[in-house]
Amino acid sequence: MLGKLIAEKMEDLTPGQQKTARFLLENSKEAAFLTASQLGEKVGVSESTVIRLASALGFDGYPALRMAVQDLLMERLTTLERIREYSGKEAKSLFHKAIKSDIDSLSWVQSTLDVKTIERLGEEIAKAKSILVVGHRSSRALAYYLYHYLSWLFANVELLDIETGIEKITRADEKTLVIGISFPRYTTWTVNMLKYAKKRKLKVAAITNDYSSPLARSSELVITAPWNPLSFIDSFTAPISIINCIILAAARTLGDGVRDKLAKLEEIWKETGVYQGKEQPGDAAKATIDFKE
Amino acid sequence: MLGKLIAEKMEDLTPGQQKTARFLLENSKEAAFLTASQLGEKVGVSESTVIRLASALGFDGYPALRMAVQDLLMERLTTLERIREYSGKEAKSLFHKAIKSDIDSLSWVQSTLDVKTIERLGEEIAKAKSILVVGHRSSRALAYYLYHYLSWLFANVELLDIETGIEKITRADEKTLVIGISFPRYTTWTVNMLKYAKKRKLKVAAITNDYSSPLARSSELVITAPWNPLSFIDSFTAPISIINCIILAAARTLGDGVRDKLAKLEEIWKETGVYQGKEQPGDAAKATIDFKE
DNA sequence: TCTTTTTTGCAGGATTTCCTGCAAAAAAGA
DNA sequence: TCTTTTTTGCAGGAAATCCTGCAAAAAAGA
Repeated sequence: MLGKLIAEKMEDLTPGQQKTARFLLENSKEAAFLTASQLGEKVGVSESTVIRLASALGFDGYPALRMAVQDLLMERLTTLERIREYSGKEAKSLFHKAIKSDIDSLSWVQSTLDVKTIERLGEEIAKAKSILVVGHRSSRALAYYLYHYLSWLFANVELLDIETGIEKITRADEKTLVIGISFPRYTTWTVNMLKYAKKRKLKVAAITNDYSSPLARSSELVITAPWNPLSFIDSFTAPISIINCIILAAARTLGDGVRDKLAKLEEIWKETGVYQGKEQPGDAAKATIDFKE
Repeated sequence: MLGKLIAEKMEDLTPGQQKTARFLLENSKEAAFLTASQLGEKVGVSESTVIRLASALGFDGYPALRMAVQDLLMERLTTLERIREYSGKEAKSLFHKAIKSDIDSLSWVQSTLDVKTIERLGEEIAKAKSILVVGHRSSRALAYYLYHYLSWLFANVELLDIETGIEKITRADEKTLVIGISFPRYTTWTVNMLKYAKKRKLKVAAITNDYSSPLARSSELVITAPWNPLSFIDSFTAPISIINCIILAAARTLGDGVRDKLAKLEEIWKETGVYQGKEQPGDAAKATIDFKE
């Protein structure tokens, strides 16, 4: 390990070298990428001093030293990532591990959420004349979820199915927004639907695991959700959480309209008896009170 | 952000450039330190292609591109470190609040999970001759999710729908397990289906928010999931996480049989081309290696 | 099948980065 | 204070890394 090596030889180093060595340890995140002269400038010594530090520490040259710093950094990164994955050491059962991994995914979402793109998607949803949601196999659960809540707020929301998907895209109005959802191993159908939608010049958005996903290629708006398969299951907690955000974003563009729409829906539900009796009055509409941040 | 930039320009890139770009995104940890020729060798293209990718992406040269990759890496590192520090500080935006609330729900699940009942349900699933999953409206997303993964492992899994639900329960075999999913405000249909199933002496299990739920009255096995409505949305992250556990529990009863079943499925997927090409071989089956705790 | 266009790798020149001899500056010792 | 030793930066050559014209190979189109 580099730290130990430096500590050992520290006293044999010249003042300038010591200063440089300390910088390496304290700012390895930055130093790992610098050239000898850049590092020298940062520390306030000459390029030569930096290079001499490398050989004083026993390295074959400055590039070798820098590589050691890079290893240090990589190790730190993988450790952190491993902690993230397996921090369920104290977790007792397989189940607890599974849940822990979901929590970690959400923490990751929490600190990397692309608020702007979600807000833009919200606006596009509100602007669109009609919305087609595309998702197949396991992702169909997500697609259905999105579809269901968007239907509360907007007319002309459809969940595409295999039988009629192509036709619906073919006939789609220009101001149609297509939202595709798929995660590795991406379903061919979803990929093709989005490709086709793009060809037809519809607005296309994708909810997927990465910008390198095949969905991203056909999509104007890409929203990523960490994809953490759990044994053979794609755990969809993080995507669900993100889809919640998308629905909220879309709802927010409606302003007070949301409350009215929900109130109207509720009335209908009451009349038709979809839900079990003794409804807390105004439940759905009331819940929106805290809705504007 | 580099990912977005690459996603945008992906289709204008040449095949070799695309391959390189994907490598950058997927292996940024490694790529950040490589020179153009090293990277080219890794990816299997020439140094020139790598350098041309840099200018195709709009960078001033390969060093500039590499610096962007380095930034990406640094950001990831600080994010990971931030997550570690993160202990529930006040969330900034509405979205962050929403996610925070999901995290809290999962933490709650983590500490109150009824492992025994989930394991019992897993056994019942494995024992059952056929399985009917019941869920309507928003809960239908959950029902579909459960149905989908159970279908991978068991024959005779069905997702009930309004049109044919009653008939299917009427004709159901004695050893049928009915799993109902509903949350406040409970859908009348689901409640009725379970009531009817109980009358017909089928085994009934419920996934719902509380033991006092109307579903619980008809069910032998009750699994609760915290239900945290978010504005007007029922956030289903916690239920999804619990359903994952149920699927795992059911899969575990199969022992090594799981791997065989998944391998067989995968073969079929390959033949029929459901998923996009270049499948990592044995992906689904391989994932089960770490599956027994 | 043949032509045109695109993509790719190679060669070698341009640029950056690294290394080392040397002398000046600084520090230590007498 | 003067000498000796150590440290430092500079200069310029060595090595690496990067960039670009060109021709071959591959792909697309006719």
